[in-house]
Amino acid sequence: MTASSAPEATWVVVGRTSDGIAAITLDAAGAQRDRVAVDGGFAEFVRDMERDAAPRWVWSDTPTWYAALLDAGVRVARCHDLRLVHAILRDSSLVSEAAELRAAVQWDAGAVADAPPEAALFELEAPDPAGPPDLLEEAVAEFARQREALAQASASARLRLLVAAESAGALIAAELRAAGLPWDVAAHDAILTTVLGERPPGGGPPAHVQEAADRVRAALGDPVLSLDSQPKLLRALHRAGIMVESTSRWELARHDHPAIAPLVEYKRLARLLSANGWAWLEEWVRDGRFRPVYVPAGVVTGRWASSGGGALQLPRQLRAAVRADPGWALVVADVAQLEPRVLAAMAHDRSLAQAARGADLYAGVVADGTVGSRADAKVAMLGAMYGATTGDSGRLLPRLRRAYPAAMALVDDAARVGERGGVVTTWLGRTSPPPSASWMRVRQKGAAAEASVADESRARRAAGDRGRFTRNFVVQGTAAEWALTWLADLRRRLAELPLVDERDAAPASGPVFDRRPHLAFFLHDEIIVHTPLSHAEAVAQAVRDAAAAAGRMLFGAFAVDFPLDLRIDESAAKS
DNA sequence: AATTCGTCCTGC
DNA sequence: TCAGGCAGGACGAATT
Repeated sequence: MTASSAPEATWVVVGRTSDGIAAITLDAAGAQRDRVAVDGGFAEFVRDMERDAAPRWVWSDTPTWYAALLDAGVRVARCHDLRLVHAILRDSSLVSEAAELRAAVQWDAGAVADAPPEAALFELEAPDPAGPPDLLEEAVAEFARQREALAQASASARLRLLVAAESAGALIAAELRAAGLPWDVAAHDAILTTVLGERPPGGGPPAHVQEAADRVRAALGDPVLSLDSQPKLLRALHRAGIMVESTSRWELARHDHPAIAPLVEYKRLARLLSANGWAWLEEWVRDGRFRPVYVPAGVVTGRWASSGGGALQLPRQLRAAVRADPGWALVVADVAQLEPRVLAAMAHDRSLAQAARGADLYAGVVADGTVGSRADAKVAMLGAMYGATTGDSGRLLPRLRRAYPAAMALVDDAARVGERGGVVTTWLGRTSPPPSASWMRVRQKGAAAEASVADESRARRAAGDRGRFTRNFVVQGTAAEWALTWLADLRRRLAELPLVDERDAAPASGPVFDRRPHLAFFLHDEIIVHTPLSHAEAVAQAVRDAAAAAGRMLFGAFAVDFPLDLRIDESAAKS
């Protein structure tokens, strides 16, 4: 790499060749400027390029390329993830001229988790066991197809924002895994012991679990009943005269019997033990860090999924185990009522935006006279976004339609399109998948002249289901775009904060993260930043600024508040 | 014996 | 949990 070519290195495509890894440098227009073999270490190459030219790295799949860089202590500012972007452009209704891109089915490979290598053994039956192509020439060709599709797209500014945010999210997901969430094992253990009781030395259930089980068995008059088998438990309940159809908590709660309370208690304890008990702690927390695998766009709406450790379902009960390192703090922030705020913005609904002024949108819905209580406001708004038709929520919808006609028209239209078999698109251009072949068959059968009552009912049911899906897709998907933009902008701001002094730095999360604030957790509308104490206030401001910036980047001048619940948790212990 | 299915519960 | 969207994980039961 010559020094003179560096300033023109707007994009650097990396990939494998027959001789090893090589890189092709493109200028802003996409013209090829340079091609170099990466003779030495890939990490050193990237570190030098990043310092000299700060290009946007173009690669097949972020976990494949970035995990090793992070291990070597190298971060990059920007990338273009060909696999994730391919999936967006392939399906987006904003992209019309993309026959070549859609024909490049080798890029349709599913998500490749940055799991340990042995995970590949389980993918032998997948169409492309190696994941997306990592050959340099393939990457260059796909990148050209994607640039062309973007250039041709309508609303291409939005689509470009989505592409950039999606790729930034891929970097963040890899960094979140590398950094991990600070987890206090002793605090977790104390919670378990308090709630579940002491573990008997010889094995067996913890004390409180055993006690609850014994009380259930006594009340049901069956001293050897297995409470963990749903069919057996159901039969025992019936024998005791408790005529439930399931053993779920909400149904049990309707009956009055001495076995109910201890059974509900048993289920609560058994759940904690099996999902997040000592075995979980042993398996998922290493060196004081919980490191789940995040899967950007793992959900069809664009939300992230996770795999391993149940990162997206951490019970509130265990939040107390999330603790900053000594000398560090956690900045914890979530957006209040993200989805209805996003709906107000994308529909340009001035009344709903007015109700969204301030910290509590539901209070605003009460204040403007739409409904009488905060609880009604919440259930009505959720029903509007999820497609409720009956009950309290369904009954309140006409009032929402009168008060917020633009917002309700947006979700009602999305539902109608889905019911008819159409696709819907988020604010930035992510498009829902088309209906499945089986859905089409059910619908055709129901519409046929000789359709039975059952056929018609099944078709109606399928149409309604899909309408609720597309109704929710536009809101959930756009909310995910807002959150992704928030994350990406926050990451950029955090990178601009100065490193802390060596003397302040704790042995935190490895060489990349030990001296600066870094993201540690993300869950749909919540982020946690782990930061040296000295930077906590600056981080909190960066989190707020990024939220405001995300609103502007997506929705421009149409102002909707995105207020945060934000707190700074300092470490309890000081070393 | 291994894999898939169904139930239940956690999160947003 | 009266209803209505998107998920993952554990476990036992059913299936192959």
